[in-house]
Amino acid sequence: MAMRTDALTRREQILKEAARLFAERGFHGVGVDEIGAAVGISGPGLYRHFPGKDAMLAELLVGISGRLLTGAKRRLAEADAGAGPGAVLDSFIEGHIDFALDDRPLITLHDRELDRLRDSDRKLVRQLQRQYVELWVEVVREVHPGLSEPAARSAVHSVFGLLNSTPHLGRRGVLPGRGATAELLHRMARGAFASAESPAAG
Amino acid sequence: MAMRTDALTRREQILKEAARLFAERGFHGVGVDEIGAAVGISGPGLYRHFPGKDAMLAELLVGISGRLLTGAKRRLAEADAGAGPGAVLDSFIEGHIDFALDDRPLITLHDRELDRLRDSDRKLVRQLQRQYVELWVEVVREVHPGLSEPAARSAVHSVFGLLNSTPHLGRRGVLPGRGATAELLHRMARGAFASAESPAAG
DNA sequence: CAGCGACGTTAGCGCTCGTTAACCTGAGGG
DNA sequence: CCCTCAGGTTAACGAGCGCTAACGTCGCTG
Repeated sequence: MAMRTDALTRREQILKEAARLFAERGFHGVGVDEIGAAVGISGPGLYRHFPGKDAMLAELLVGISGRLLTGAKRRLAEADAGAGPGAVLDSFIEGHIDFALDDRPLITLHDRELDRLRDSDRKLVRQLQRQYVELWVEVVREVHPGLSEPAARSAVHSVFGLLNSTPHLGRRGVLPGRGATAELLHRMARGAFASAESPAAG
Repeated sequence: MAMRTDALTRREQILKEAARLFAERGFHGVGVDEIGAAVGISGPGLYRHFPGKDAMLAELLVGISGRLLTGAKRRLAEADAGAGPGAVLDSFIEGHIDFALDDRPLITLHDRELDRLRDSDRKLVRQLQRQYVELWVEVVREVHPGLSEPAARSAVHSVFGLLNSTPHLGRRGVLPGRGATAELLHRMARGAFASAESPAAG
């Protein structure tokens, strides 16, 4: 029960490395021996911490979806008092960008390996994702009342695609600094929503 | 050498089904027996048409990248005569959307299974992709001179993420018709580029 | 110090997978 | 009429996989 804040537990180490490896080579492309080697133990030692390889992926994906949803709920509650819907949307975008930039492997897994889960886990993840999307759709429609509900939903998914594109950027450190990238993505997301509403602008 | 235009050759059947299966369950998640079953033959019969499972993926990915690049070159040449850069960019966007909407499995594979290729094939695909991106970057910078070269490159990748989000939309036929979806995506892409250039607008 | 539980290890099982080998069949051509 | 060859078939092999079994080794605690 002591010591935290500096070192990761074994479980956390394993999850982190598993996320990286799954993102790099796909769930089926990584063996348990590799995951073990990545944390300094070898192979079956993982089974002291997880009931199986599937469980690692499940915990990762549920954790991702949960954190996204929880963060959005918090941001909504925080800004609900005084700020307008535009500020809430900005906060949502900022949170999603932070996640995409700081946890690239997880973002990659998020929409790539969902189908490898057991039915129950997959349903849970889908449900969390749906709630997350729903929060976005509501806020987007407040900011852009001209958008129909299906159009807003499509727009939200598309903006997720835009924001989640960060893994494709930094093969080598080509991107011009984290802050600038975040700002660029934020502007593009707002512009995409605005142009979704009306064919005008330019 | 006779009959075409109505039926696909065996090879084409195999590639089509393999693309679908790879997109659904990942390269490592699909067995050769399944691919064979999908075209009515079983398992090792595939080896009369391809030297191995890897070769199918390679041909798919090289084909995708090549078609995207060829299409962009053609559109650039066609519009080069009279039209301005804005029209070329619209043409690029339209072509990419057509591809994303009509060949969803291929778009999914395009940025998901690249790492499963042999080094030589992967280099070829990367080279084709790079040329495609380069065409976009040039045109985008003509339309939006305020964008630096790295910013334009990031913006292009992000817009690809936006346009390639279509596989996430139509789990069930939720999207409101192909034409409307294409228009929505087109507007959002243009708006994203515009907002990438300047923090203004709204 | 005995006992125990947390956390590793190695050996190996059973299964799946990609691939090869050997064989079969039907259509086309000299 | 036979030969060839494209395009299949089934059987089987070898490798790699996830996972289990059996065992070892610490550090803590009564």
